[in-house]
Amino acid sequence: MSRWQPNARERLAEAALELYGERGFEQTTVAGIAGRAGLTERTFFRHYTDKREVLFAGARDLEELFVRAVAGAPASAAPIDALAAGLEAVAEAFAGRRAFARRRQAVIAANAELQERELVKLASLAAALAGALRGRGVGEPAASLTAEAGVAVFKIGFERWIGADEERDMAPLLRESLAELRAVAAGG
Amino acid sequence: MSRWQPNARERLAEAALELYGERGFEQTTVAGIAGRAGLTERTFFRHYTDKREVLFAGARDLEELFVRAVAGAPASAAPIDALAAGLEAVAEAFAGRRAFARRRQAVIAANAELQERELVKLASLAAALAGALRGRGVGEPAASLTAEAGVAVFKIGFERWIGADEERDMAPLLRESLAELRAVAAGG
DNA sequence: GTGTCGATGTCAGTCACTGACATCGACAGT
DNA sequence: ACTGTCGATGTCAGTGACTGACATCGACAC
Repeated sequence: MSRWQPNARERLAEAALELYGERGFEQTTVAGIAGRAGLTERTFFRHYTDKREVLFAGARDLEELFVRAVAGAPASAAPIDALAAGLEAVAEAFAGRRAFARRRQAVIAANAELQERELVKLASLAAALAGALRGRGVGEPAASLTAEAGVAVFKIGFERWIGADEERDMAPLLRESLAELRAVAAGG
Repeated sequence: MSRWQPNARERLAEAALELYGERGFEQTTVAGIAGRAGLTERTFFRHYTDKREVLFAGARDLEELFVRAVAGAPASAAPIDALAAGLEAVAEAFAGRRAFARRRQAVIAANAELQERELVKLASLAAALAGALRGRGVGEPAASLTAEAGVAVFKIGFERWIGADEERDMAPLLRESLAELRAVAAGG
């Protein structure tokens, strides 16, 4: 039998989300998070580089998934269609996680430092998408513009999904947002 | 005669820029900045909310200037032309400050935390510009898209200005960047 | 001459984050 | 079974960003 309870990392993330939600981000101490997870403060910092990052660990997975789907789209697909493929993959990954996403987004919305970190993650996502598009042979500035647009579509679709009825899936919301972008770009 | 030397705020900003440049942002302590300015750490935090903000105090002025110029453009001007008026005002405000801007940008480029803060300031600028455009009667999402585009143009033009010969003025560089954006948007 | 005010100083405290070193089950090799 | 390594965690002692409470003392108004 193991010396430690398993899933320390996940326990820390859950404890952090709970406490940030109950008391707010600033009123929560890292020692408090670690305590609730049955660990010490030092161990928290072995799993997460700082107090904010515990909410953004999933961003790396999302980025990889999104990028892989864009890169793996048929070679014949136009940039915007490769982007659409990425958005489909993202929607799939969020299936069944709306309650969690809502809790997390409410916490972020309540604190400026967390919003700051979210901007960084979105910028990182845009850069990664632009790289994937360039890897498909898309030139600049089209790659970067498409990537930025993709992030914008994701943001808007995500917000709508968070606010939607329990029944709405994310995929159609992302498709609608992408369609709106196309309309605007076409001079709507 | 006054009890204190004047311009405490400016002395702190200059001392911070010097030290961030000499030793790097992380290797610099707030006590060190305050000491070089002939003040105490506590006084630093009365003038700037945190160690990063001392480099971004000018961002508020820039935002106000930009917004005022956009809002004050002729009512007949199209959104993109109001934006162009704002860019002209910005270029004027930077005249003669390239050496300072270079020093500052080099410091920011060397540290991730400072880049994070810069993203926040640019997001704030975009939001303010979108508000100014809506005040001109521009609807959504055109206002937000125009504002985001304006920030992008500013960023690119600013980078080119930083890297340009001493003789290049900022205004023509911003005009060129805006022209490129128009070309891309037109389907170039 | 007196009183208020504002910018600064002083001091004590909290907490995010780090480095160095100790602990002890798991597991591999023998 | 015996032993040595390893990896996740704990322990402890810092450093430094940031805050609250209170003191100081020129300037300025009355």
